[in-house]
Amino acid sequence: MNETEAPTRHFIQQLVDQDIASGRWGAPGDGSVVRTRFPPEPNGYLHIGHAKAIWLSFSIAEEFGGSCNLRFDDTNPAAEEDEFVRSIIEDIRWLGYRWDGARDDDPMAGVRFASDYFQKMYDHARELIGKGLAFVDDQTPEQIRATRGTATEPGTPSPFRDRPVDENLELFERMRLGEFPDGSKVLRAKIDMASPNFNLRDPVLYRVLHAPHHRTGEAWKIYPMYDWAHGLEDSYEGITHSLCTLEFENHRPLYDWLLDQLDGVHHPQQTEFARFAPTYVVTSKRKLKQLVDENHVSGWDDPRMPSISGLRRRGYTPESIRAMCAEGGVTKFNAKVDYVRIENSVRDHLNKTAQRRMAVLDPLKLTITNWDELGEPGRIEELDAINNPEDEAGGTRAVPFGKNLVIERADFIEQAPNKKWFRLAIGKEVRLRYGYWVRCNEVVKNDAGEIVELLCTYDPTTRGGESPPPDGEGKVRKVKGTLHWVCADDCIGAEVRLFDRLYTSEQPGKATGDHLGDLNPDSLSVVTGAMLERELAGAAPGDRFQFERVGYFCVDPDSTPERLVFNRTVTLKDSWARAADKGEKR
RNA sequence: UGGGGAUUGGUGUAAUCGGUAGCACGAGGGAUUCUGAUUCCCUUAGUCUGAGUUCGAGUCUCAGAUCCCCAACCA
Repeated sequence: MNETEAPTRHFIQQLVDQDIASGRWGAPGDGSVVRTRFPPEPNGYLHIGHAKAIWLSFSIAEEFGGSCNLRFDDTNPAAEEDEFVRSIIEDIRWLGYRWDGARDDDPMAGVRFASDYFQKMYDHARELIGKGLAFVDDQTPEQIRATRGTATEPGTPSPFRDRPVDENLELFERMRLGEFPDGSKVLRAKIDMASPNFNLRDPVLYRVLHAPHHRTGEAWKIYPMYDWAHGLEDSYEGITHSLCTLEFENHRPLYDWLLDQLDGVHHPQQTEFARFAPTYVVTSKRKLKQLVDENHVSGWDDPRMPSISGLRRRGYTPESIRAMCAEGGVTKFNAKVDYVRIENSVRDHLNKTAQRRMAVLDPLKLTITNWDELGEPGRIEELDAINNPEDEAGGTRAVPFGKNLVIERADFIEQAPNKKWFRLAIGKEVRLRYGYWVRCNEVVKNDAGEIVELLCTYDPTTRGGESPPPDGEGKVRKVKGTLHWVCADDCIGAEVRLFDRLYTSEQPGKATGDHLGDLNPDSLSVVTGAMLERELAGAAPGDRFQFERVGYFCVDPDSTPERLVFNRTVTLKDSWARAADKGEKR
């Protein structure tokens, strides 16, 4: 393999390539026949683990010029709700995907539901019964479980296995009409009680369930099981490539068997791929729900949640999530994804797109003592700042500069520990970004001995942050450090929410069995006294910025025009902090 | 201890006919820089194990190890 060759294609692309070339689904070479689907169950919110499945099915369809359906697999009314339907639709659209039939004026346009096919599925079940391949079983759930056998022993056939076809048909109809209580009867396929694959040991196809359904209401008293429903849904929709995660591998023989028994039905190809497991995150619906229900987070869209809505609120971009999915590759290996990778993907995108602003999260007063001597006393100057050095079209803005400023408390130390300290200290000079160079001469402390104010002088020849003119010997003075700052007399206040990872361990609960035990008690800290440059005043929820030298931030929906609230999406990389950490250990 | 899947640097992924183990992220170092950011350069480290076939094995054969999934009327 050398560099001039095309990038390699993952195994699913290769499989579709072959199908298109051979004309398996249509005329050879016609990629438009490719039809995929994303089939969520509406029983929870989408999370980052789903993003890969969404990305895969939509991108395969897009690449070949085919289409991808959004279909809700709503076959279990006990768990499913419309709220989840709405949120899933919103999340997929936000990620930037449009399913077959989608329209921008109606979020429900083109959306499909398994429940739309209940009648067809019922009719096909009758066909199966008619062929002697399914029967009504009167056994209790316990009896069915007890007779399924073990890994090494075959199961024993149900005493009702050889019920006559007519009787099966009649009982199935009566099940449908609600004549039997929950759990009293099921429809089972008649396959092989000795199969080493449990899924083939006369699997249950329908159960009696007297529960109202979010779409069909009271119409049905029986509901199809996943294995019966899913293949039919794929078949009815003309799906060619049914992509799912690895845990369904054992189900493929049943998927194929069921479709093979029916006359004249389309038979899609199921192919399994590995999901990915980000570190420091849980992606089980049960655990995520627990976090919400037990108030460990503020809700499904808490910015610390790995839900799509949480990531959105945190400030992640759809582009960065898609890029991360693509970079991970598609394999059958259950891989973990280092959380720094997720952070890097959003840094990458935001670095190119986010406008820069200055914000001081932990303000320390900095007073310029020679300000009034060297010009109009109390004046505020307007200085130009570049909005985005990565994007010339971003333009510039004016930032006010005056006698009374604030800088980040962490950017000052009385005595510089060594020559690697680029920031401010007594006797040292730094550049205030886009402002002036200042030298600290003195600190003011309160009774408790805490530093409350820095007394500095500025060099008027460094306006805009430029280097001063050379001295008499032609030498130019230099500074190592550039600090962000805000003009205390012309700024706005804000609340800033800083997030750290929700868990302290890579695989929460792995060691203890309880993910809650690994919760990070410091995953949220709220800064109420941040001071921001006034340009941020009009920021609206969802707006993203880089606060220079601090990180990327996104306006939270809790924000009001009077009181801005920012979420920290991710910090900037900080090699100084890392070096300092190492220094401490020495 | 039945069946199904998997295993390549720290992490992820490529090598498609048996022919130089490549790329990305991370980590370490350096250059540039009005963000200790970005960008750029260099370095680092790998074929699960053991046999076998072969001039030659990540790739083929055999044996073994480890990990994941499966005995819901969930999906």
